[in-house]
Amino acid sequence: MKINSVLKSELSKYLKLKYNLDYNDFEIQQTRKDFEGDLTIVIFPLLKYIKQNPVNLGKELGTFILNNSVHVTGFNVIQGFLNLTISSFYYLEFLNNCLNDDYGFTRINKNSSLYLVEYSSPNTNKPLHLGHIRNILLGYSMSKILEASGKRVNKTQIINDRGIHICKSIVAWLKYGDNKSPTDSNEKGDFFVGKYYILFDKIYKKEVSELIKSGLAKKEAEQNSSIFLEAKELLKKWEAGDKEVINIWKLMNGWVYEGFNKTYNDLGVDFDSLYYESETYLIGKEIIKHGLEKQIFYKKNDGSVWIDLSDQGLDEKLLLRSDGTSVYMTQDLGTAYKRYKDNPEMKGLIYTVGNEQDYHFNVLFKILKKLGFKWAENLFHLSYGMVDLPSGKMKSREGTVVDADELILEMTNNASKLSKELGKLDGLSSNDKKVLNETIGLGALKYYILKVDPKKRILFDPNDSIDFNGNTGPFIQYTYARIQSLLTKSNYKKSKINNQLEINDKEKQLLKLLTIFPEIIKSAADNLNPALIANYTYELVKNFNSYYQTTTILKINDEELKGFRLTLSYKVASIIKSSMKLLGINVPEKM
RNA sequence: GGUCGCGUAGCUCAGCUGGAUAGAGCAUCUGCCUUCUAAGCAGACGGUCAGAGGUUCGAAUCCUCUCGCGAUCACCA
Repeated sequence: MKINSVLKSELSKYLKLKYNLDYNDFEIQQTRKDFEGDLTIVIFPLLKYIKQNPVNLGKELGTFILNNSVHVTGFNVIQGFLNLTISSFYYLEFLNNCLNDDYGFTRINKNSSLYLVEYSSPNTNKPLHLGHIRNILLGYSMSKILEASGKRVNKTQIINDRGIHICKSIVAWLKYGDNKSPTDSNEKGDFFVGKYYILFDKIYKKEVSELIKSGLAKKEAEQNSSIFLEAKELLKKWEAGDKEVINIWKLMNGWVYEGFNKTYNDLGVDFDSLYYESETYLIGKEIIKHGLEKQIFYKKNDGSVWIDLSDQGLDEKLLLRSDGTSVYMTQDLGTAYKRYKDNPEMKGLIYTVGNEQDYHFNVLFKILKKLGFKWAENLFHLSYGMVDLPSGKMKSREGTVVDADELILEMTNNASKLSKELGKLDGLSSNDKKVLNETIGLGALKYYILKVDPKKRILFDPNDSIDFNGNTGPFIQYTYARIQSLLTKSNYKKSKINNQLEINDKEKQLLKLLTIFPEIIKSAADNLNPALIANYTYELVKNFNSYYQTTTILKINDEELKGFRLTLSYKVASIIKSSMKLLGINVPEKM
């Protein structure tokens, strides 16, 4: 039984008896370090119901709880704060009970509610970049956190595989590609295709400026560039199902997917289901038809289809162009519907998409609700801030992006350089070194991104190589590795702890941190926020280091105390490992 | 202009549904390697929580306004 609920029910019984008051909404918090005690009950809110001096009331409740709860061994009252000292017994018991659990992880079964988590969702015309990394890490981490809080998860993405952008790459490749494949030029597929996208843009810009020189207005010039017309023609052919075009489209997308898979693999993430826009945009059109019939949507004279959301404080929104082709919203309606059809029991669908699309998702959810879909109540937008560079916003066409692959490599190199300088990996095989440097470099990157509140924007300076000290991934990994080494060297065996054991303040602080881990997971799941786990883990690790430094664990003669300390270390290690797993970060046994 | 988000130490960030004297890391400075891994530990320095009102016993946190930054309001995705 959790101490908080025990205290609450005891106190509430007392208030009923003494004051005939029904009250169970006690505020219980961790006592600040500078006061004596472990848990604090705030008395002030009670004063509304019981007219009394807060100090006296605190003393009264403190006396009662001291006499009636075996867990409470002392109390003091400062202003309106009742500080309770909790017996070591309670914490030791807790430690014993959770020794054999896979800590904090709820068991998932077929009946657990199903959540879909969408992330990554790239366009297929260029490699993944730093912005995708934040997206991917957030989405992947959220799916792990949801699983840990007892939900079944289906990791999914919508791949934007059709449209003018991919046609641009195709045109440039057809004209200048010499029929070469990525293998021929020894390039990664997504970079290979991205190269032609950039090439297209270069030629397009040149043509436009020439047309402007020849007297055309800017807009006109943009519409009449010959390479642009070729791309448009290609798109038409694609939509008409032209076999030759479809084949090239499949070929080039295939190259891109190969490249993406390598990046996903490097990042250690995966997916359970894939959706392609080329397959869902037609469903979207069906939904539009359906909405028109039900008069939820309306058609303008030019044939375009709209929805009026002004009753919701929003504007009219276009759903289908006048030429009958689909827009972004059309596709998203179709994709959402298909996902529901494939997973009718889903209790939640979480879209990991940047905050530039807040409005879009607001509209999307409202439309689906207007269409009367009950499941539309279960849609959430995990919105996150942009990753900006000191030079400003990343733009792939202008080459001002940080490529995901490049960044991963650079982080690994940083780790390698540093470990060499420190002589950390001396004596390991070169393969072990490689694996470790990847684990550490990637750990630094992942943690750096995930510890920041998702809704805040990140300013990423590539020149400032990411830190390995302080509140960082490597620091946490390092601590974990130290504990592992400690446990190995001391022949750790799970021991039953004697409840008479006296523990010190630092040990108690660690035990307290262990007890709140499940709450942290739940809170992170509810708030769609992995940063809660990251910062909690850092706090735990920092406390452990401080404890560890001042405790000569192996020199303790008292076998019981030694056993307890090893057990404590073991539990801290297991929570670090669990937390890092939730963040998608590996922890090495040695470092 | 309307809407949404953000603004906390020189820098990067915590601070959950309001609670006590606002916390970490980096940077700067001072100690600590014969113990188990110093990628560490202990300590010093550093704050008008953007600003002004309001609600409250109590506000970095909630409300209103102002300022600054960003996003968005397209027959782009």
